[in-house]
Amino acid sequence: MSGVQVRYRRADVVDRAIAVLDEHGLDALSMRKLAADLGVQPSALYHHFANKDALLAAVADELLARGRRATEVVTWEAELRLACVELRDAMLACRDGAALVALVHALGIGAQEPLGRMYDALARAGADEHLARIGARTLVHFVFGHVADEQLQRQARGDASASAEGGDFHLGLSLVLDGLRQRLGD
Amino acid sequence: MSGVQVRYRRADVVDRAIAVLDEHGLDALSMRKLAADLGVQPSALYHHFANKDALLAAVADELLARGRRATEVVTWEAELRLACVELRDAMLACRDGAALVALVHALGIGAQEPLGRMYDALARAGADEHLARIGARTLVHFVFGHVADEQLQRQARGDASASAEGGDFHLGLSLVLDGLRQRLGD
DNA sequence: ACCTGAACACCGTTCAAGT
DNA sequence: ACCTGAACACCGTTCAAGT
Repeated sequence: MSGVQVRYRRADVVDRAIAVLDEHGLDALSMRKLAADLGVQPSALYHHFANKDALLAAVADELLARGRRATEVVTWEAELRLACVELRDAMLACRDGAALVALVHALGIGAQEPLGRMYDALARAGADEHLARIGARTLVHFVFGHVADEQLQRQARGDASASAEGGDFHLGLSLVLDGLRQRLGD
Repeated sequence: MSGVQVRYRRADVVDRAIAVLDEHGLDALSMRKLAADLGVQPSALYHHFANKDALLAAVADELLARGRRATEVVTWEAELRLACVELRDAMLACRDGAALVALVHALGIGAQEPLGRMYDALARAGADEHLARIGARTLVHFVFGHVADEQLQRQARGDASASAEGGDFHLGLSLVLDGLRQRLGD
């Protein structure tokens, strides 16, 4: 009757998936629930994504892209710090965001954009290929692991304040950055 | 007729779960498949474990316990190195071992024994409570993240050799340990 | 290009009941 | 103490067909 038919593009589905994630959590992000939320059959989603992994990867990538900020930076260390803080903020911006990003990384799907950014910063700082690769990996592992823990403990407590953990994050980050500085001799 | 009735204790179920994991991978470690492998109804498993999470946590803990080695060590750094290498070896000892241990950690279940060991080593090294806590967390995040990546890439390649990655692991580990040494002033 | 409808082969979990 | 049998409420995915 008066209903306009709703048809979605890939990006619309990703947007709605993020809304479902934020409102109901990662457990609720099933193909069937997402389809129901869109008012569509589950099978319709397979027009946009090959499978659930592809959907999750797209959602994680979009979450990280939304957290991207302009970067005008002087030292390699400030740039790496900023990249890590940005990554953390993007993961914390949405309920279960850290768990989702960590999951997508654990499955080996998703864009690896943060890794590339940190690799480049280290290469510009004078690190050889090996140090840049391992340094970037170590930083990314630290951020994923630390922030996933953080969000988990925050949920266990029921609150959502970043207050005290900001300091923990920066201390852990400094441990790795100090190790890097020692090897870059700068 | 000639069949002896098979009845299992909790530890038997965990042992079999590790065998299933090693032979068929994490995807195959469902309550129903494990039950079928044991020749038992799925519901029988709920006599031994409250739910699947509890089973996974028990499997991860057993995997790590099996990797435990005698520790006779002089410096705090050598002790931390050994703890990390031991953790890595335990995760790599079994197909999808890294993915399982990382998953259990991500779910916030499981024994946290490696974390405690590293915390103690740092405390003995003279770290205050904050540094010991964050240092231990950072090391554990590094190991889980790095080794999960390692096993993933190894599976993607189809081989199972640790050859080159050992060096990558030790370089990443050294980055964190150097940062810690700088703060312990030793 | 985007979706429906129906089916297939699975899941985790509960619970009354058996030995 | 350990297990059966049956059920419930879900999953992801495929595929022919519709517009």
